Amino acid sequence: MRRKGPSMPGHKATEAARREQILKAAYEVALRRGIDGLTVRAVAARARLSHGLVLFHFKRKDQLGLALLDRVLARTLALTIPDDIGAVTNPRERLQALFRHEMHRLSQEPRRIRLLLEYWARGAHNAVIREKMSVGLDSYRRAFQHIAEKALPSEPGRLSKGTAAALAATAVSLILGYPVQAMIDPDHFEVAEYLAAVDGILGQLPKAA
Amino acid sequence: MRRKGPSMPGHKATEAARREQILKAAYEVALRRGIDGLTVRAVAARARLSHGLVLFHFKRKDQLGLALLDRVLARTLALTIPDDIGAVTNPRERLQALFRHEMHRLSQEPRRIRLLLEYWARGAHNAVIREKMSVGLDSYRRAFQHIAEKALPSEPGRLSKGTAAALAATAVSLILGYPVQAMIDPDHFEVAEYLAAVDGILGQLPKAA
DNA sequence: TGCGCTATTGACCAAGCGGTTAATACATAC
DNA sequence: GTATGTATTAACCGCTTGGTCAATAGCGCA
Repeated sequence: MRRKGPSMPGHKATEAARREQILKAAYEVALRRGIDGLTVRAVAARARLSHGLVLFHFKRKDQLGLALLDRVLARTLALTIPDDIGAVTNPRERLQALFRHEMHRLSQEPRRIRLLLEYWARGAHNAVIREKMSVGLDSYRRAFQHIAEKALPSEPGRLSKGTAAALAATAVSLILGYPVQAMIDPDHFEVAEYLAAVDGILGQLPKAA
Repeated sequence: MRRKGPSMPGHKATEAARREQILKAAYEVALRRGIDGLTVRAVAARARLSHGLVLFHFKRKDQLGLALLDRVLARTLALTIPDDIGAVTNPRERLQALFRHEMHRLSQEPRRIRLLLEYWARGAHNAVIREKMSVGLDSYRRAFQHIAEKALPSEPGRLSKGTAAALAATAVSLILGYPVQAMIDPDHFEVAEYLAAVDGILGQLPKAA
Protein backbone atom coordinates (compact mmCIF):
# COMPACT_ATOMS: atom_id res chain seq x y z
CA MET A 1 0.00 0.00 0.00
CA ARG A 2 3.06 2.26 0.29
CA ARG A 3 3.56 4.81 -2.47
CA LYS A 4 7.14 5.86 -1.99
CA GLY A 5 9.28 5.87 1.11
CA PRO A 6 12.76 7.22 1.59
CA SER A 7 12.57 7.33 5.43
CA MET A 8 15.49 8.39 7.52
CA PRO A 9 15.45 7.00 11.04
CA GLY A 10 17.61 8.93 13.44
CA HIS A 11 20.12 7.50 15.85
CA LYS A 12 19.07 4.87 18.29
CA ALA A 13 19.06 5.08 22.06
CA THR A 14 18.43 2.88 25.06
CA GLU A 15 14.85 2.50 26.16
CA ALA A 16 15.41 4.24 29.49
CA ALA A 17 17.08 7.24 27.88
CA ARG A 18 14.35 7.65 25.30
CA ARG A 19 11.58 7.40 27.86
CA GLU A 20 13.28 10.03 29.97
CA GLN A 21 13.75 12.29 26.97
CA ILE A 22 10.10 11.96 26.02
CA LEU A 23 8.89 12.46 29.58
CA LYS A 24 10.97 15.59 29.92
CA ALA A 25 9.50 16.97 26.72
CA ALA A 26 5.99 16.06 27.91
CA TYR A 27 6.60 17.86 31.18
CA GLU A 28 7.70 21.01 29.39
CA VAL A 29 4.75 20.91 27.01
CA ALA A 30 2.26 20.39 29.83
CA LEU A 31 3.75 23.24 31.86
CA ARG A 32 3.39 25.62 28.95
CA ARG A 33 0.15 24.59 27.32
CA GLY A 34 -1.65 22.62 29.99
CA ILE A 35 -2.98 19.08 29.75
CA ASP A 36 -5.15 20.08 26.81
CA GLY A 37 -2.07 21.00 24.84
CA LEU A 38 -0.37 17.75 25.78
CA THR A 39 -0.76 15.98 22.46
CA VAL A 40 1.42 13.16 21.24
CA ARG A 41 2.50 15.28 18.32
CA ALA A 42 3.41 18.28 20.49
CA VAL A 43 5.52 16.11 22.76
CA ALA A 44 7.23 14.48 19.80
CA ALA A 45 7.98 17.86 18.23
CA ARG A 46 9.44 19.16 21.48
CA ALA A 47 11.64 16.07 21.77
CA ARG A 48 12.51 16.32 18.07
CA LEU A 49 11.16 12.85 17.39
CA SER A 50 8.47 11.43 15.20
CA HIS A 51 5.12 11.08 16.92
CA GLY A 52 5.08 7.42 16.01
CA LEU A 53 8.10 6.86 18.24
CA VAL A 54 6.39 8.39 21.26
CA LEU A 55 3.59 5.87 20.84
CA PHE A 56 6.15 3.13 20.37
CA HIS A 57 7.60 3.71 23.84
CA PHE A 58 4.34 4.66 25.59
CA LYS A 59 1.86 2.38 23.94
CA ARG A 60 -1.07 4.68 24.57
CA LYS A 61 -1.35 8.36 25.20
CA ASP A 62 -2.82 7.92 28.65
CA GLN A 63 0.21 5.88 29.68
CA LEU A 64 2.31 8.91 28.87
CA GLY A 65 -0.08 11.09 30.85
CA LEU A 66 0.07 8.80 33.87
CA ALA A 67 3.86 8.63 33.78
CA LEU A 68 3.89 12.42 33.70
CA LEU A 69 1.51 12.55 36.65
CA ASP A 70 3.98 10.46 38.65
CA ARG A 71 6.64 13.02 37.90
CA VAL A 72 4.43 15.95 38.85
CA LEU A 73 3.39 14.29 42.11
CA ALA A 74 6.97 13.43 42.98
CA ARG A 75 8.08 17.01 42.49
CA THR A 76 5.11 18.65 44.17
CA LEU A 77 3.72 16.49 46.97
CA ALA A 78 6.90 14.68 47.99
CA LEU A 79 7.55 16.37 51.31
CA THR A 80 11.16 16.37 52.46
CA ILE A 81 11.76 18.13 55.73
CA PRO A 82 14.95 20.21 55.66
CA ASP A 83 17.52 19.60 58.38
CA ASP A 84 17.14 22.98 60.02
CA ILE A 85 13.40 22.46 60.38
CA GLY A 86 13.80 18.92 61.63
CA ALA A 87 16.18 20.25 64.26
CA VAL A 88 13.54 22.50 65.81
CA THR A 89 12.64 20.87 69.10
CA ASN A 90 9.38 22.61 69.90
CA PRO A 91 6.72 20.77 67.87
CA ARG A 92 4.58 23.87 67.52
CA GLU A 93 7.41 25.91 66.09
CA ARG A 94 8.41 23.02 63.90
CA LEU A 95 4.91 22.88 62.46
CA GLN A 96 4.95 26.60 61.78
CA ALA A 97 8.37 26.40 60.16
CA LEU A 98 7.27 23.55 57.93
CA PHE A 99 4.23 25.57 57.00
CA ARG A 100 6.27 28.55 55.94
CA HIS A 101 8.67 26.36 54.04
CA GLU A 102 5.96 24.62 52.06
CA MET A 103 4.07 27.82 51.35
CA HIS A 104 7.15 29.38 49.84
CA ARG A 105 8.15 26.26 47.97
CA LEU A 106 4.77 25.74 46.37
CA SER A 107 4.35 29.42 45.57
CA GLN A 108 7.55 29.47 43.61
CA GLU A 109 6.39 27.17 40.85
CA PRO A 110 2.83 28.24 40.10
CA ARG A 111 2.80 26.45 36.77
CA ARG A 112 3.41 23.12 38.41
CA ILE A 113 0.60 23.79 40.89
CA ARG A 114 -1.65 24.58 37.98
CA LEU A 115 -0.69 21.34 36.31
CA LEU A 116 -1.39 19.46 39.53
CA LEU A 117 -4.77 21.15 39.67
CA GLU A 118 -5.59 20.04 36.14
CA TYR A 119 -4.82 16.44 37.03
CA TRP A 120 -6.83 16.90 40.19
CA ALA A 121 -9.92 17.87 38.26
CA ARG A 122 -9.45 14.95 35.89
CA GLY A 123 -9.15 12.63 38.86
CA ALA A 124 -12.86 13.07 39.37
CA HIS A 125 -13.48 11.27 36.09
CA ASN A 126 -10.51 8.94 35.92
CA ALA A 127 -10.09 6.27 38.59
CA VAL A 128 -6.41 5.66 37.87
CA ILE A 129 -5.55 9.33 38.18
CA ARG A 130 -7.65 9.57 41.31
CA GLU A 131 -5.82 6.66 42.91
CA LYS A 132 -2.37 8.09 42.17
CA MET A 133 -3.54 11.45 43.44
CA SER A 134 -4.91 9.87 46.60
CA VAL A 135 -1.64 8.14 47.37
CA GLY A 136 0.39 11.30 46.87
CA LEU A 137 -1.99 13.45 48.86
CA ASP A 138 -2.11 10.91 51.65
CA SER A 139 1.63 10.79 52.14
CA TYR A 140 1.80 14.56 52.07
CA ARG A 141 -0.92 14.84 54.66
CA ARG A 142 0.64 12.22 56.88
CA ALA A 143 3.78 14.27 57.30
CA PHE A 144 1.71 17.08 58.76
CA GLN A 145 -0.35 14.74 60.83
CA HIS A 146 2.79 13.34 62.39
CA ILE A 147 3.95 16.74 63.59
CA ALA A 148 0.43 17.86 64.46
CA GLU A 149 0.01 14.96 66.87
CA LYS A 150 3.07 16.08 68.80
CA ALA A 151 2.11 19.75 68.65
CA LEU A 152 -1.30 19.14 70.10
CA PRO A 153 -1.57 18.88 73.86
CA SER A 154 -2.24 15.23 74.53
CA GLU A 155 -5.45 15.44 76.44
CA PRO A 156 -7.22 12.13 76.96
CA GLY A 157 -10.68 12.74 75.57
CA ARG A 158 -10.66 15.74 73.32
CA LEU A 159 -7.86 14.99 70.95
CA SER A 160 -8.31 11.71 69.21
CA LYS A 161 -6.45 10.48 66.17
CA GLY A 162 -9.30 11.74 64.06
CA THR A 163 -8.67 15.24 65.28
CA ALA A 164 -5.04 15.10 64.29
CA ALA A 165 -6.01 13.80 60.87
CA ALA A 166 -8.57 16.53 60.44
CA LEU A 167 -6.04 19.10 61.54
CA ALA A 168 -3.62 17.78 58.94
CA ALA A 169 -6.36 18.14 56.35
CA THR A 170 -6.92 21.76 57.32
CA ALA A 171 -3.18 22.31 57.09
CA VAL A 172 -3.18 20.97 53.55
CA SER A 173 -6.15 23.19 52.73
CA LEU A 174 -4.30 26.24 53.95
CA ILE A 175 -1.13 25.35 52.09
CA LEU A 176 -2.71 24.48 48.75
CA GLY A 177 -5.33 27.21 49.08
CA TYR A 178 -2.81 29.97 48.82
CA PRO A 179 -1.22 29.23 45.42
CA VAL A 180 -4.61 28.20 44.10
CA GLN A 181 -6.16 31.54 44.99
CA ALA A 182 -3.07 33.46 43.99
CA MET A 183 -3.26 31.74 40.61
CA ILE A 184 -6.47 33.58 39.87
CA ASP A 185 -5.68 37.05 41.12
CA PRO A 186 -2.02 37.53 41.93
CA ASP A 187 -2.49 41.19 42.79
CA HIS A 188 -4.65 40.83 45.87
CA PHE A 189 -2.33 38.31 47.43
CA GLU A 190 0.69 38.86 49.60
CA VAL A 191 2.34 35.71 50.81
CA ALA A 192 3.59 37.53 53.91
CA GLU A 193 0.12 38.59 55.03
CA TYR A 194 -1.34 35.19 54.37
CA LEU A 195 1.47 33.61 56.34
CA ALA A 196 0.92 36.05 59.18
CA ALA A 197 -2.75 35.09 59.36
CA VAL A 198 -1.92 31.39 59.33
CA ASP A 199 0.81 31.92 61.89
CA GLY A 200 -1.64 33.73 64.11
CA ILE A 201 -4.00 30.81 63.89
CA LEU A 202 -1.37 28.16 64.48
CA GLY A 203 0.33 30.14 67.20
CA GLN A 204 -2.77 30.07 69.33
CA LEU A 205 -3.55 26.50 68.62
CA PRO A 206 -1.74 24.69 71.44
CA LYS A 207 -2.88 27.15 74.06
CA ALA A 208 -5.82 24.92 74.88
CA ALA A 209 -5.91 24.20 78.57
CA MET B 1 -23.87 22.83 -4.12
CA ARG B 2 -26.60 20.90 -2.35
CA ARG B 3 -27.27 17.35 -3.50
CA LYS B 4 -30.60 16.60 -1.98
CA GLY B 5 -32.24 18.14 1.02
CA PRO B 6 -35.61 17.43 2.58
CA SER B 7 -34.79 19.13 5.92
CA MET B 8 -37.34 19.39 8.64
CA PRO B 9 -36.82 22.34 10.93
CA GLY B 10 -38.49 21.93 14.29
CA HIS B 11 -40.67 24.46 16.01
CA LYS B 12 -39.35 27.91 16.66
CA ALA B 13 -38.79 29.55 19.98
CA THR B 14 -37.83 32.92 21.38
CA GLU B 15 -34.15 33.66 21.60
CA ALA B 16 -34.14 33.80 25.41
CA ALA B 17 -35.90 30.46 25.75
CA ARG B 18 -33.56 28.73 23.32
CA ARG B 19 -30.47 30.14 24.99
CA GLU B 20 -31.72 28.94 28.36
CA GLN B 21 -32.50 25.51 26.95
CA ILE B 22 -29.05 25.22 25.45
CA LEU B 23 -27.34 26.51 28.58
CA LYS B 24 -29.19 24.01 30.71
CA ALA B 25 -28.11 21.20 28.43
CA ALA B 26 -24.54 22.46 28.49
CA TYR B 27 -24.61 22.52 32.28
CA GLU B 28 -25.80 18.94 32.44
CA VAL B 29 -23.22 17.77 29.92
CA ALA B 30 -20.39 19.54 31.74
CA LEU B 31 -21.46 18.09 35.08
CA ARG B 32 -21.40 14.58 33.68
CA ARG B 33 -18.47 14.57 31.33
CA GLY B 34 -16.39 17.55 32.41
CA ILE B 35 -15.27 20.46 30.28
CA ASP B 36 -13.48 18.09 27.95
CA GLY B 37 -16.76 16.43 27.14
CA LEU B 38 -18.45 19.76 26.60
CA THR B 39 -18.62 19.66 22.81
CA VAL B 40 -21.07 21.58 20.69
CA ARG B 41 -22.45 18.33 19.37
CA ALA B 42 -22.91 16.81 22.84
CA VAL B 43 -24.79 19.88 24.04
CA ALA B 44 -26.97 19.88 20.94
CA ALA B 45 -27.77 16.19 21.35
CA ARG B 46 -28.71 16.70 25.00
CA ALA B 47 -30.99 19.60 24.05
CA ARG B 48 -32.36 17.57 21.12
CA LEU B 49 -31.29 20.20 18.65
CA SER B 50 -28.97 20.28 15.69
CA HIS B 51 -25.45 21.33 16.52
CA GLY B 52 -25.69 24.06 13.93
CA LEU B 53 -28.39 25.74 16.00
CA VAL B 54 -26.21 25.86 19.08
CA LEU B 55 -23.63 27.76 17.07
CA PHE B 56 -26.36 29.97 15.69
CA HIS B 57 -27.27 31.23 19.16
CA PHE B 58 -23.76 31.18 20.65
CA LYS B 59 -21.63 32.29 17.76
CA ARG B 60 -18.54 30.53 19.03
CA LYS B 61 -18.00 27.62 21.32
CA ASP B 62 -16.06 29.63 23.87
CA GLN B 63 -19.01 32.02 24.20
CA LEU B 64 -21.07 29.05 25.29
CA GLY B 65 -18.33 28.05 27.70
CA LEU B 66 -18.17 31.54 29.21
CA ALA B 67 -21.92 31.75 29.59
CA LEU B 68 -21.81 28.42 31.36
CA LEU B 69 -19.04 29.69 33.63
CA ASP B 70 -21.29 32.56 34.68
CA ARG B 71 -23.92 30.06 35.66
CA VAL B 72 -21.49 27.91 37.61
CA LEU B 73 -20.08 30.90 39.44
CA ALA B 74 -23.54 32.21 40.28
CA ARG B 75 -24.55 28.89 41.76
CA THR B 76 -21.32 28.21 43.59
CA LEU B 77 -19.66 31.43 44.75
CA ALA B 78 -22.73 33.62 45.17
CA LEU B 79 -22.86 33.80 48.94
CA THR B 80 -26.28 34.48 50.42
CA ILE B 81 -26.36 34.58 54.17
CA PRO B 82 -29.47 32.85 55.57
CA ASP B 83 -31.65 34.81 57.95
CA ASP B 84 -30.93 32.66 60.98
CA ILE B 85 -27.21 33.17 60.51
CA GLY B 86 -27.56 36.88 59.91
CA ALA B 87 -29.51 37.12 63.15
CA VAL B 88 -26.61 35.83 65.22
CA THR B 89 -25.32 38.84 67.12
CA ASN B 90 -21.92 37.61 68.23
CA PRO B 91 -19.65 38.12 65.21
CA ARG B 92 -17.46 35.18 66.15
CA GLU B 93 -20.37 32.80 66.31
CA ARG B 94 -21.77 34.26 63.13
CA LEU B 95 -18.50 33.55 61.35
CA GLN B 96 -18.51 30.00 62.61
CA ALA B 97 -22.11 29.48 61.60
CA LEU B 98 -21.42 30.81 58.11
CA PHE B 99 -18.46 28.50 57.90
CA ARG B 100 -20.52 25.45 58.75
CA HIS B 101 -23.23 26.51 56.36
CA GLU B 102 -20.88 26.95 53.44
CA MET B 103 -18.99 23.76 54.14
CA HIS B 104 -22.18 21.76 54.03
CA ARG B 105 -23.54 23.57 51.04
CA LEU B 106 -20.42 23.12 48.92
CA SER B 107 -19.97 19.52 49.99
CA GLN B 108 -23.41 18.62 48.78
CA GLU B 109 -22.72 19.20 45.10
CA PRO B 110 -19.26 17.79 44.52
CA ARG B 111 -19.73 17.70 40.77
CA ARG B 112 -20.25 21.41 40.62
CA ILE B 113 -17.11 21.96 42.68
CA ARG B 114 -15.25 19.77 40.26
CA LEU B 115 -16.55 21.80 37.36
CA LEU B 116 -15.49 24.99 39.11
CA LEU B 117 -12.05 23.48 39.58
CA GLU B 118 -11.78 22.68 35.90
CA TYR B 119 -12.57 26.26 35.00
CA TRP B 120 -10.13 27.37 37.67
CA ALA B 121 -7.30 25.45 36.04
CA ARG B 122 -8.20 26.84 32.65
CA GLY B 123 -8.17 30.34 34.07
CA ALA B 124 -4.42 30.07 34.23
CA HIS B 125 -4.33 30.00 30.43
CA ASN B 126 -7.38 32.05 29.54
CA ALA B 127 -7.53 35.69 30.59
CA VAL B 128 -11.30 36.00 30.18
CA ILE B 129 -11.97 32.98 32.37
CA ARG B 130 -9.45 34.25 34.88
CA GLU B 131 -11.15 37.62 35.08
CA LYS B 132 -14.60 36.15 35.63
CA MET B 133 -13.15 33.82 38.22
CA SER B 134 -11.42 36.68 39.96
CA VAL B 135 -14.62 38.70 40.23
CA GLY B 136 -16.57 35.78 41.64
CA LEU B 137 -13.86 34.81 44.07
CA ASP B 138 -13.46 38.39 45.19
CA SER B 139 -17.09 38.86 46.08
CA TYR B 140 -17.12 35.54 47.89
CA ARG B 141 -14.06 36.49 49.89
CA ARG B 142 -15.41 39.92 50.72
CA ALA B 143 -18.39 38.45 52.52
CA PHE B 144 -16.04 36.65 54.86
CA GLN B 145 -13.80 39.63 55.21
CA HIS B 146 -16.75 41.73 56.29
CA ILE B 147 -17.61 39.41 59.15
CA ALA B 148 -13.99 38.72 59.96
CA GLU B 149 -13.34 42.42 60.58
CA LYS B 150 -16.07 42.50 63.17
CA ALA B 151 -15.02 39.21 64.72
CA LEU B 152 -11.45 40.30 65.21
CA PRO B 153 -10.65 42.34 68.31
CA SER B 154 -10.04 45.83 67.00
CA GLU B 155 -6.58 46.46 68.31
CA PRO B 156 -4.91 49.52 66.93
CA GLY B 157 -1.65 48.22 65.53
CA ARG B 158 -1.85 44.49 65.06
CA LEU B 159 -4.98 44.09 63.02
CA SER B 160 -4.89 46.08 59.87
CA LYS B 161 -7.20 45.74 56.92
CA GLY B 162 -4.62 43.54 55.30
CA THR B 163 -4.92 41.11 58.16
CA ALA B 164 -8.67 40.86 57.72
CA ALA B 165 -8.23 40.29 54.00
CA ALA B 166 -5.64 37.61 54.64
CA LEU B 167 -7.92 36.02 57.19
CA ALA B 168 -10.71 35.96 54.64
CA ALA B 169 -8.33 34.26 52.23
CA THR B 170 -7.51 31.58 54.76
CA ALA B 171 -11.23 31.11 55.35
CA VAL B 172 -11.75 30.53 51.65
CA SER B 173 -8.85 28.10 51.62
CA LEU B 174 -10.40 26.14 54.45
CA ILE B 175 -13.82 26.09 52.83
CA LEU B 176 -12.76 25.14 49.33
CA GLY B 177 -10.02 22.85 50.60
CA TYR B 178 -12.43 20.39 52.06
CA PRO B 179 -14.50 19.42 49.02
CA VAL B 180 -11.37 19.54 46.91
CA GLN B 181 -9.60 17.02 49.10
CA ALA B 182 -12.73 14.97 49.60
CA MET B 183 -13.07 14.80 45.83
CA ILE B 184 -9.91 12.72 45.65
CA ASP B 185 -10.40 10.35 48.54
CA PRO B 186 -13.91 10.48 49.95
CA ASP B 187 -13.19 7.70 52.44
CA HIS B 188 -10.65 9.44 54.62
CA PHE B 189 -12.83 12.48 55.07
CA GLU B 190 -15.47 13.19 57.62
CA VAL B 191 -17.05 16.58 57.34
CA ALA B 192 -17.79 16.55 61.06
CA GLU B 193 -14.18 16.06 62.07
CA TYR B 194 -12.94 18.64 59.63
CA LEU B 195 -15.51 21.08 60.92
CA ALA B 196 -14.49 20.34 64.49
CA ALA B 197 -10.88 21.14 63.66
CA VAL B 198 -11.85 24.37 61.93
CA ASP B 199 -14.18 25.27 64.76
CA GLY B 200 -11.36 24.70 67.21
CA ILE B 201 -9.18 27.07 65.23
CA LEU B 202 -11.82 29.74 64.82
CA GLY B 203 -13.05 29.44 68.37
CA GLN B 204 -9.67 30.42 69.72
CA LEU B 205 -9.14 33.15 67.24
CA PRO B 206 -10.64 36.18 68.99
CA LYS B 207 -9.07 35.27 72.31
CA ALA B 208 -6.09 37.44 71.49
CA ALA B 209 -5.41 39.86 74.32
C1' DT C 1 31.84 -8.74 5.90
C1' DG C 2 27.29 -9.91 6.14
C1' DC C 3 22.96 -11.10 8.97
C1' DG C 4 19.31 -10.29 11.96
C1' DC C 5 16.99 -7.42 15.31
C1' DT C 6 14.63 -3.47 16.49
C1' DA C 7 14.27 1.43 17.07
C1' DT C 8 12.72 4.87 14.04
C1' DT C 9 10.30 7.16 10.43
C1' DG C 10 6.62 8.99 7.50
C1' DA C 11 2.59 7.95 5.28
C1' DC C 12 -1.87 6.59 6.15
C1' DC C 13 -6.50 6.05 8.49
C1' DA C 14 -10.94 6.77 10.86
C1' DA C 15 -13.11 9.57 14.13
C1' DG C 16 -14.36 13.72 16.05
C1' DC C 17 -14.00 18.51 16.30
C1' DG C 18 -15.63 23.68 15.39
C1' DG C 19 -17.54 26.21 12.00
C1' DT C 20 -20.16 27.50 7.43
C1' DT C 21 -24.00 27.45 4.35
C1' DA C 22 -27.86 26.39 1.04
C1' DA C 23 -32.26 24.83 1.54
C1' DT C 24 -36.38 24.85 4.15
C1' DA C 25 -40.36 25.31 7.35
C1' DC C 26 -42.51 28.21 10.40
C1' DA C 27 -44.44 32.60 12.30
C1' DT C 28 -45.83 36.93 11.45
C1' DA C 29 -47.45 41.17 8.90
C1' DC C 30 -50.11 42.86 5.36
C1' DG D 1 -53.93 34.41 0.93
C1' DT D 2 -49.54 35.95 -0.05
C1' DA D 3 -45.08 37.85 0.88
C1' DT D 4 -41.27 38.60 4.05
C1' DG D 5 -38.03 37.38 7.45
C1' DT D 6 -35.68 34.17 10.25
C1' DA D 7 -35.00 30.08 13.20
C1' DT D 8 -33.73 25.52 12.05
C1' DT D 9 -31.73 21.62 9.78
C1' DA D 10 -28.50 18.56 7.44
C1' DA D 11 -24.86 18.27 4.63
C1' DC D 12 -20.42 19.69 4.03
C1' DC D 13 -15.50 21.41 4.92
C1' DG D 14 -10.86 21.66 6.74
C1' DC D 15 -8.32 20.46 10.48
C1' DT D 16 -6.41 17.92 14.36
C1' DT D 17 -6.27 13.99 16.96
C1' DG D 18 -4.74 9.08 18.57
C1' DG D 19 -3.35 5.09 16.59
C1' DT D 20 -1.41 1.62 12.95
C1' DC D 21 1.98 -0.12 9.81
C1' DA D 22 5.24 -1.21 5.98
C1' DA D 23 9.65 0.30 4.93
C1' DT D 24 14.12 1.42 6.50
C1' DA D 25 18.46 2.43 8.78
C1' DG D 26 21.52 1.70 12.35
C1' DC D 27 23.59 -1.45 15.70
C1' DG D 28 25.44 -5.80 17.81
C1' DC D 29 27.07 -10.17 16.67
C1' DA D 30 28.72 -14.01 13.95
